[in-house]
Amino acid sequence: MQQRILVVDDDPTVSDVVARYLDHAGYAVAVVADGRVALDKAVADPPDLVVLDLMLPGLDGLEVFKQLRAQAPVPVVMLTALGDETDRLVGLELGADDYVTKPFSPRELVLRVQSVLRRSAAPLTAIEPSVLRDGDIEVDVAAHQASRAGQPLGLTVREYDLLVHFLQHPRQAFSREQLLKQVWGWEYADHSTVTVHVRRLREKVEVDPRNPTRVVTVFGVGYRYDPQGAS
Amino acid sequence: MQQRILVVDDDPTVSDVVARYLDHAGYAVAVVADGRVALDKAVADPPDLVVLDLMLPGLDGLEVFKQLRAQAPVPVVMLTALGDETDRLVGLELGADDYVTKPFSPRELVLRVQSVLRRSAAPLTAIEPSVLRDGDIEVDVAAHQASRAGQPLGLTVREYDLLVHFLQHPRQAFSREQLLKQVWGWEYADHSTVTVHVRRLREKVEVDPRNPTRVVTVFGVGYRYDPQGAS
DNA sequence: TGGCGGGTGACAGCGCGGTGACGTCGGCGC
DNA sequence: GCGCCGACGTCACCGCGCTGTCACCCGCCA
Repeated sequence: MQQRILVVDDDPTVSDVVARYLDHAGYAVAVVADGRVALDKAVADPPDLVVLDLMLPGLDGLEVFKQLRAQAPVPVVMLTALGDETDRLVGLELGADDYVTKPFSPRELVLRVQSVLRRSAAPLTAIEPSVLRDGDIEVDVAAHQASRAGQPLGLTVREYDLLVHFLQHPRQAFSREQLLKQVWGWEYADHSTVTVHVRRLREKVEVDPRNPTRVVTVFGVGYRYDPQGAS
Repeated sequence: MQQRILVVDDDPTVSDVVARYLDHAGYAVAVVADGRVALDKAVADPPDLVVLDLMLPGLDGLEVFKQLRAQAPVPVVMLTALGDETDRLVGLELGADDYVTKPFSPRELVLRVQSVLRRSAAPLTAIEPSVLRDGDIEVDVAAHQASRAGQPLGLTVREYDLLVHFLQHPRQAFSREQLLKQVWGWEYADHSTVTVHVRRLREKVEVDPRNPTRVVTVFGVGYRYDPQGAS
């Protein structure tokens, strides 16, 4: 689907070039010379992005920007004069997504517009399918953090590794030897090490640590993870 | 390292002045009067930037530009006659990085050259947005400045690089090795280097440096940036 | 009820990260 | 050229949390 861009600039020699480049880049472009008209238009039918020249006749560009943001969370790329540091800073402070200083190359403007749109399209999760989940428990592998109902459980490294191993092999019973080998990477060691760490993991993961429902004991064998969620 | 600029202009009174100013600005300057020679030279040994007069005898300036771009992705600043709108637009259309209209002040040309080189020096800024934001913290990549609530934090180069890397990869845990490789560009080095710089960054970025909420420690692993802003 | 395997609480060692400080280097002004 | 100063990398030290181990207790199963 074609994305729509509103260009607000009173100088035709600028807006013409900008419009042509953005059009050539595959966007649907509308050009407005007046701040008030821009506001009406943007509120009535919000575009995907606004390119806003801060040097406007009549209504101040910053004022337009403020009112624009007050009405709709549309991304804004500002056009500012080279030396006008204060305008730029105020604009950034108010939450502009990017700016281009005049004189600018139209190519650069297009690149900035593209990158802002790309970024606002994917707000948070950039490239993270790396989340293990069971019920209200989540493990973000990239962040190396486990949480329940959004609240971080303060897991240590060993506890974290254990939990990840369990989540990756649900409903499978492991002996202590297997866990030592697969989680610790050890060949031979005291079995109680596993016991204790399982206990500590339960303290943080189980609703009632005395009656575990997730990390359950298989008597005479070892441990098994029973998923709770309807995953 | 000195950057090299190729000036293509057939008018000695222009090219002399341009060459002198660019030389004075610290660039290694070569001057060529003929379009074909310029092409050969640029292809054989690509400079860091080309200043190209569109008014050339023999081979048309735009033609030179097209062939230049076809052979190498070298940045180009165009010199155009004042009234010649079409040439300028076509040049921009083809992807010139900036232009200066004659008559021009040599100082302005130098500024344009510098800004274009600065832009192309950091390829990331061309793609990534020039403004990174998290809560009240803003990083203006183009200006190479980080600030909180409009107040510049006096970050050093390393601290700045670290912060930018964190902002570009939020909620992702990095080991010290990874940070050394990705921020410092080193293969092997003392881990404490990272530790100390993280501390110094915290001193300037965190509200309470003793209890970091942004740059958090992942015990036994490394560090992670947790965004604060509800933006 | 006895035996055994697992759970529990506690503890000491230590590895990890935080902290303050120092030497060096490069830039800048004098 | 000299001296000052800030940035940077390194180091020693310290405190703390993680960890492995053990003794003891509990509960499950014959």
